[in-house]
Amino acid sequence: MSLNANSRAADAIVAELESQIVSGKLRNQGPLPAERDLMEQFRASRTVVREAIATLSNRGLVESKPRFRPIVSKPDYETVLNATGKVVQHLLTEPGGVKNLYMSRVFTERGLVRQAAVCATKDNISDLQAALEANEHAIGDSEQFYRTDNAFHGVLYQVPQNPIFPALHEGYTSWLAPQWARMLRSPDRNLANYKAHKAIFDAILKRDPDEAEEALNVHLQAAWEYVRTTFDKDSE
Amino acid sequence: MSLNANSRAADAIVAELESQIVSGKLRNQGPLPAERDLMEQFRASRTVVREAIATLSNRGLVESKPRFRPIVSKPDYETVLNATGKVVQHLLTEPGGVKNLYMSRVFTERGLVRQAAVCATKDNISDLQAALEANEHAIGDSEQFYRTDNAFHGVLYQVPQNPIFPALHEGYTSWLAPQWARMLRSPDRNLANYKAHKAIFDAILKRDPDEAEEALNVHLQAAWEYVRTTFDKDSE
DNA sequence: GAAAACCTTATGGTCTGACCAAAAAATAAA
DNA sequence: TTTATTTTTTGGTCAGACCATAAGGTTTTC
Repeated sequence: MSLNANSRAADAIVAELESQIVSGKLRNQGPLPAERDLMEQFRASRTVVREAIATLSNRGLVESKPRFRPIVSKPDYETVLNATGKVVQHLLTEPGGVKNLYMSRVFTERGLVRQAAVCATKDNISDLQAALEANEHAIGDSEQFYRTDNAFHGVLYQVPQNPIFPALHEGYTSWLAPQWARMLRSPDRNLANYKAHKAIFDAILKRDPDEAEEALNVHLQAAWEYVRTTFDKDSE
Repeated sequence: MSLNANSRAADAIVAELESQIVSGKLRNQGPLPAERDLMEQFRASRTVVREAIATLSNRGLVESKPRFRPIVSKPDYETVLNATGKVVQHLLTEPGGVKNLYMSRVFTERGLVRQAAVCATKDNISDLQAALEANEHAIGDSEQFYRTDNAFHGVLYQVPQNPIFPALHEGYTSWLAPQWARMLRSPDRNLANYKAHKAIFDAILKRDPDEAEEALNVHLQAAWEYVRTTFDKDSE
């Protein structure tokens, strides 16, 4: 590529490959061309080709495991959240980081349950009910309970019928998972959580947004208090 | 670095520099060491050093302009949102992308005005009032109105006292700015928007979350309809 | 003839050393 | 002290090489 450019040569390659990915010219889930082919195609050195690929990888437009041909992955909402994961980790280690993230989740879910109470569809309701039942059956098995707990909350993120929300749920789940893992689990806690879920569900059934919000608030705030007091860390 | 590793050599350098950045050993806003120094320090080739730097740059932990020494920037919530910007662009070009993002903003602000109505501090209120007045004075100047409009909404994001929200506001602003720019502006529209802001403010003053939410909902939904009908695109 | 072991090639990861142009630093001139 | 001018540093790019492994093809084995 040109020597006296004011920008990086890799940028052009990134742009072109980006467009080929979104346009589908590069098949989704298919392999990226070999580096040496890209060299020829873009008349650039391997250095810049590799730099371009690295950028695409960091942007989440290709998934590249070392020594394997990168796989193109058309961007979706999950990709975005995923790509941010690494940086988010740093924020969580800073004082108050976990709390901030958790509180933003509480904020989000408060809105979700309100919306669910107001305009959940029949499907939403039945999904919620199914999740709740699975949750109940798993009270004795903490591992399973965690999954069903998560699934229950996940249904809430489906209510707006906006793909951003399920992706956001993915994000919260993966980002906060380490904290969750630190938390002691017991059938007692599981039962309490199940009851909280049921209270939320009932309020949604009654189409009462205020009660639903309050139930969720109690549920998640209690969970936070539990984490906070159990591990006196990241609390303020 | 070793040849027979299962992971990239750059990863180690990235990790080390990352830690030096968050620990402050590398001064924030200060320059990164020269590539050739890093080569020596990590006993690696320039190739991998540069790859590491590129990764840090994409992660948002250093800001690098071509031909200039990269500047370390300690990660904050804004950094995270910033780093995602590039990928978000793609999502916005997809059908329904803008709508999804906009609706998530509406969702967020619905929650924010409720929270403001319930527990806004004196400072929040006065900030809101100041923003509202600036907004009123700018009705005749669409350019200025846009800024004050944005500032008004920005105050809402301060209410939770959670740094995630102001960063999110930054994100919405920059991501949706192109759409906003396409929208026709007129004193008429400005006046209508100002009145909507005032209605929201009044409802918050009255500590009436339902009315505040409704006012905001009307405000933003109307804005969306205006965009949608003006430019028949991205509408579904 | 299908499965397993083997060999060959293609490809990603890394290194060395080089050149250019712009930035930074140092030096000379005003 | 300020402004030009020269020198050094440094980032961007390139070319060519080597290694180890993944992928694909070949031969052997049962």
